[in-house]
Amino acid sequence: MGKEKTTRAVTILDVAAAAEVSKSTVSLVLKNSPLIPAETAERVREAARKIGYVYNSRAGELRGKTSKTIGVIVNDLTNPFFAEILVGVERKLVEAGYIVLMAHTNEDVERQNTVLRTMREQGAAGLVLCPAYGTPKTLTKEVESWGMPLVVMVRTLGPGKYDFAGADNERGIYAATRHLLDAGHTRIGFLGGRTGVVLEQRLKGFRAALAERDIAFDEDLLVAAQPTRKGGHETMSALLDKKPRPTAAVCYNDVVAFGALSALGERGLRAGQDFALMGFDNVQDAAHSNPPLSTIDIRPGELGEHAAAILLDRIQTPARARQTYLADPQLVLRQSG
Amino acid sequence: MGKEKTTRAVTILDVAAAAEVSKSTVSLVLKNSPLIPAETAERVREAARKIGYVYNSRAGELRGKTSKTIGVIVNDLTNPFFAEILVGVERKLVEAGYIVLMAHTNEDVERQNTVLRTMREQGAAGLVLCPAYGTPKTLTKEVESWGMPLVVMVRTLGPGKYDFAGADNERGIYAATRHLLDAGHTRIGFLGGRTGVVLEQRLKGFRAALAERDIAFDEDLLVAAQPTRKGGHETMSALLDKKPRPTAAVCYNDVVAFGALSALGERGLRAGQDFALMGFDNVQDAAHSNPPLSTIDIRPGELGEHAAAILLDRIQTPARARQTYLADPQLVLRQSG
DNA sequence: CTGAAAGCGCTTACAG
DNA sequence: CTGAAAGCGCTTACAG
Repeated sequence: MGKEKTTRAVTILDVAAAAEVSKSTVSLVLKNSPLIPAETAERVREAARKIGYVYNSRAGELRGKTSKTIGVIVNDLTNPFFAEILVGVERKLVEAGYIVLMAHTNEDVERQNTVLRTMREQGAAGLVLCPAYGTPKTLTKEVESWGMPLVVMVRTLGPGKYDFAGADNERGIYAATRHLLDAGHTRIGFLGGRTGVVLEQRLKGFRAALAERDIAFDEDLLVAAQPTRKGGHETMSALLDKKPRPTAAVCYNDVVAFGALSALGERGLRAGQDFALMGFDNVQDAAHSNPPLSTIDIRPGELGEHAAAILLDRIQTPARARQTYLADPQLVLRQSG
Repeated sequence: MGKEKTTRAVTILDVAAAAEVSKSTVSLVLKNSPLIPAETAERVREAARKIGYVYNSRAGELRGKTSKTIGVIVNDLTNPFFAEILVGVERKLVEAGYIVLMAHTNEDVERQNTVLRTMREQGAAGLVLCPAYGTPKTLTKEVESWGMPLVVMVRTLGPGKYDFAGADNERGIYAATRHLLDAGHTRIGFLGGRTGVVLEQRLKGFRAALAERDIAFDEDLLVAAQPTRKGGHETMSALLDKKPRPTAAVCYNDVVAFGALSALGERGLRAGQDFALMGFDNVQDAAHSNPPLSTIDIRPGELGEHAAAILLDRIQTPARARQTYLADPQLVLRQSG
């Protein structure tokens, strides 16, 4: 109904007038305060409905110095791993009554700084950040100095004290490599990844498994590339040209593995019979790739939920001890290796 | 520096005192008003920096009745198509100085209503919505009655007057089908999709292409399922059991096609040689699937950017005529068909 | 070019 | 149980 002029908004004052109470009473009703008798509350609610009142959270939050928005910053939504994480974070946050201010950095530190500032100005109640490559380790301290709760996701940011949610990368890749080793492979490639702590951790697991079996680590079988399908394709193509040809590979992540599957197919090879391939992450797609991918399950969605839960905890209890969630990597065997 | 008590925030009043000007001057400087001489402005900025001032957009926006946040609501980030769209929307919006309030509905209309309300209360300047299945057609009118600019994405919401960004589904699938027909296929399946306008439009294109070649539409070759990899796997498996066995299929979208590729591989069949398969969307993954997918390119990222651009237009010029962006579908041939 | 004043829409003690 | 009052941090005419 009502062709309203854009000028004047309907406020609690109008509701108060309509319900014949004071505006404080209206405010109390809106917060379901037990101070207000049910009858009065109902009358107020009815009046609000009738005149088309909508709560203005900005005003409320400004006055109350609270905030129901949380910034979440991711770097590569094009990788289903991060998309699944984001979904997990968002779900948990919305359940808790928050709303997410989301930004995509595309691995650009500049852009990350921009959105970080914007979110601060917007008065976000906290931040969930998967730092872009090249983020200075000092960022956690800086955000802390803002008085803003922060949980870092997936990529650690040095040894400082901050909340973190990620995966046990070393142990995960160790398990994947170990699986390949147990199957009798000895010339095993490592595909994809170019930089960052996560790569270091995964490589460490790779080397550890090899060392345990007294297999020399062959630099030549470590082929670096962007952690994308394209990178996976390139690295697998390169790997297949090595002599003698490796018989297996562990990939930096699932997306790299998908690209590798493509390169294999291109040469008429099929993972699982002609070559053994392991991914990492267990994104949903892994169950239906061609062939289905054997991988390390770190449950990305859950990871996101944990990150959100940690942040929520910190917001409620600022003094609480630092929390860390490390997804326990599980080997899931499908057909690729 | 400065161990600040959480209690009192640094405001423009403090900046004003530090720079020895009035608070209006500070406000003007912050907006880069030409009214303020460069020297004064510099002094103010310096003071702000020194005392660690950070702008409070909520206060500013409340007072100025403006907003720099835009709600974007998507339904399935697990599908790279939507992830790529979101990235496009976000990029465009951030470039324009906005920040995105993001929500994931997971095709749940209830949840969509919740976030819609929250975004309204948060005072979003506008909305980009990819409606969940089952969204009432009246939603566009309702949002309009809120005075909130809205652009609907991907799935139309009836014939009403609203801004829209999507793709020419009918023409796209027509082209895909046509391609298969030209290659000599006559028993062609249609895989995946269960409900919604997009499916209707795509099916229409499918039938049109068939009709043009006087090929009877065979209900039996239309196999419905969720538009997911899993759905693709199921439907392709089912299709391969039909007698006589179809030789080609067009999929509801790429994700379905990926699942179909998996099912094909499972039976020792390879798309492109043993079976011709067409996707739809051309998500990035399509270039490196196994084998690379022939598909219809509707440039998801661009679609998102257009949606954002339309919204920005509408915000600037509320009275402007309704705009529609329909991605022009391009056939891209890779190896699957 | 700069200052004093009013006000955005709400919340929160504080009286009564 | 309800009302009057102050104030969150900013912006915007309006004087001067």
